[in-house]
Amino acid sequence: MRILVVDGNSIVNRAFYGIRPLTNKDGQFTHAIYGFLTMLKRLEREENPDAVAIAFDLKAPTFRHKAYSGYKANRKGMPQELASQMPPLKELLGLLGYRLVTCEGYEADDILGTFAYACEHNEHECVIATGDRDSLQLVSDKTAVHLCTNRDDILYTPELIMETYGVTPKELIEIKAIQGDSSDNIPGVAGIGPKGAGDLIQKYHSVEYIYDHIDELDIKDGVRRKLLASKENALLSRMLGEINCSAPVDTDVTKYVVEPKDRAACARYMAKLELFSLIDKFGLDELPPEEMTEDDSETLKIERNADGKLLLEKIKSAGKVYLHADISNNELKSFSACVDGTVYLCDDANAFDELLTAPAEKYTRGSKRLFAYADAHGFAVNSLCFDVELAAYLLQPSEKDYSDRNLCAAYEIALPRAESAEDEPFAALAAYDRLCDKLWTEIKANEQERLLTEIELPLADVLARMENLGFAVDEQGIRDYGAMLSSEIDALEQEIYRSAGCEFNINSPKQLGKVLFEDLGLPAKKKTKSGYSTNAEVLEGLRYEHPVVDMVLNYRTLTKLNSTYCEGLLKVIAPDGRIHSSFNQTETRTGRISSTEPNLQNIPVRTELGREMRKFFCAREGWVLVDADYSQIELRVLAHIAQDENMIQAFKNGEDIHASTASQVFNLPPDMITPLMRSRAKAVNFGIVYGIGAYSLAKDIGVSNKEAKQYIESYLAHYSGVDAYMKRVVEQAKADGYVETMFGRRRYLPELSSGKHMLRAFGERVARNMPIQGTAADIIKIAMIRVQNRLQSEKLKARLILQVHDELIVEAPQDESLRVAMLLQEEMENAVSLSVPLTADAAMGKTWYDAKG
DNA sequence: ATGGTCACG
DNA sequence: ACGTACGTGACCATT
Repeated sequence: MRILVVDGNSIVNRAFYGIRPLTNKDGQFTHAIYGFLTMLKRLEREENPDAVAIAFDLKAPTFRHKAYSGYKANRKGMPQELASQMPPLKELLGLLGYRLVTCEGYEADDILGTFAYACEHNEHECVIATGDRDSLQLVSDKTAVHLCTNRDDILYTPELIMETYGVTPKELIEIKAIQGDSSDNIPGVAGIGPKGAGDLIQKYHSVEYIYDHIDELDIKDGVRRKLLASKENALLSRMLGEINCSAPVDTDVTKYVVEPKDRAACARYMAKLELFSLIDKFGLDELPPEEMTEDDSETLKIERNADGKLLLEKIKSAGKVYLHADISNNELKSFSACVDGTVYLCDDANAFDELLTAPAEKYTRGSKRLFAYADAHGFAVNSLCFDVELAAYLLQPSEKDYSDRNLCAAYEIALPRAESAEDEPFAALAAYDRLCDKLWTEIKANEQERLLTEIELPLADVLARMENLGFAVDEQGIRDYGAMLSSEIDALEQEIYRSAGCEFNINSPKQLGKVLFEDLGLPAKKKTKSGYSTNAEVLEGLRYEHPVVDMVLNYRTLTKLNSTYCEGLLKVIAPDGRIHSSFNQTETRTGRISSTEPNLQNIPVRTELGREMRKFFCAREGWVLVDADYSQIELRVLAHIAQDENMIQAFKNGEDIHASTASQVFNLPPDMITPLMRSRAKAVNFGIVYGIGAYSLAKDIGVSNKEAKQYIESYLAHYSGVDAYMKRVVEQAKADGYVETMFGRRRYLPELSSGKHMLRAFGERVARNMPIQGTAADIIKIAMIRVQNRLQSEKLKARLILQVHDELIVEAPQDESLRVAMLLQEEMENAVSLSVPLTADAAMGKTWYDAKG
């Protein structure tokens, strides 16, 4: 038989430090659990064992502690964030049918050794999975060590050990005895490191032999002196470094065959931890539905082929309905409605339309699709009062999956038992009363009611209409532009091959890196995980080193424009000649919306060549585009939130904020500010909004670290309100576990309690940035709703077609254009009232290129 | 599926 | 000693 013996502590440590923190809604950290189980699954797949044993340390002091009091004194205790994951991990492993092995007085290492030793003598095969090289000494003909590293795993056999270290596995103990290991407090021989130790053992094979023959050995006097000086330590180290292979544990391999005990309980436990992807990974989602639910759960009451008219009456008299609609391409396939605890299935589109119009309160998910459907069919939805997806997003914006299944699991809503597999998809709707109630209770507790009902829900309608309408494009224009790019790209490609002296795939960072940094010998400055970095910043620095560099930069620019924008956009032009992007309302952690298929929020603008693209985004015949964008919305929000007197005054006076900042930072009168100073001050302003670090600021504007630091200090000294706010918001975030916007939009920051400095620092930057970016996002959402309402109430034909974070685009008939421009500016500026004026600048034109200021 | 790169605010 | 500003999405190469 083949047994996999897992070094539980080592693997869980790797998982903990290798994966960014995750928590469930209770604040329970789960990333180590997730990482451990994912690795375990992968190990099983790769090693295909017949049995699995998982070894853990016990907390109690070990035998070796007593033997040498300093041993492992360097090892800090587990951080709280990891320790708290151990009990649930062990519990879950137990539920999954794994046998855990611990042993009083012995460490996990010793247990691994004991299994390895037992397998030697029982003709079993043993694979040890660990992240720790200490165990390599256990490798033998019967025992392999599967070393889990951050990169690729390595399976060590005796041959590979010999190849890598030039010694036998057992001799690794001898090497370690000489070189020592500070993390294990194994002293070794002072002054001799891995290289020296390796050489000695390759030659003489053991510490004992070396000391027994120390005078006869052919070694340098210095080495001999060091060996003699540390003799005691070396002999002690030899003892400490050898893994004990006689722990009193049950090594009967047959008793470690994995037998899942209670699959439903496993799935429930994973759901409680909100580790839903594990349910799939462990194949627990194929459970028959009754296993997933409690035995005492109710039976799903369901009526198929319900009569539309009767159902409608029922809903009207109930005044309330839980609704799922299956809509694609703005056509109804069917809908299900839960009234008074019974789910009705119906495909009567007329009844559905009437239902959407009726005053009965509708609780649903995916409101945007409903609004889009109604818009496409020329009527308005009434009384759509709750959307579980939007509510769940407000409660947990970092979540990736707001499916009913996940939400019910996360909020501990038991689904009624479906009597047939066909009924199963409708069980969640029957539980919607409880789910909606739970979500609404939390929304209220968070004081997010208005955010949901006055912002997100009406916004879904606005977004739906924007999607339906789309953005007209000049298809032929894009084709011609693309053809022009293609021919330039072809020419450039040939030139690059000629200049580089070989043909290769320029799009492959790997191949490009080889050509630039190996074949041409250019100096490689930065590395990525998988090789040389070849990004624009690096290439910019090499422009004068070789003519090919500039060509590659050009090639990148042109191919980006051609593939992403020309080819990409041509693929998504609808038959109506317009591009219908999707606007996702539950994607970003800050409250912004995102745009996909295609992303219309990143159409080039910064370079002239790219900006040309915008000439192909146009208004229909006889109409124009009216474009308005907020001026410095994030800094204005910052001035308001921080209540910084200086900054508020600057905005009130209508000053050029970057110039004013320069004046403050450089302590000069405004008329002494040069463009360079202004641009540096601008970078500082950006940096402040992003959470700032001197290093990055220095890199961004090309000054020394020290100078950048001075800028920041000077900035915070002059804008003391901002300084105080930045300190306050991080404090508050640490106390609450989340930050929030002016309108109560939240983002949880489990990173703030991470033991890893990097992650904590990231959490702090996010704490400083999210309230600013998020409040700006809230504001423009409000503006969108107001614009939409105004356009409708004033019976204008003009319609919103796009939002780009601080910019709104309206398509308007020529004769409405002036009025619309005024209206747009007005609604954007008056969306909220801050301590500083909000200003928006409107412009118009036939194309997006012309309409943007 | 992941990482590198680059487009936007 | 390490890595380095916030938020996105698409494309390409590679695994």
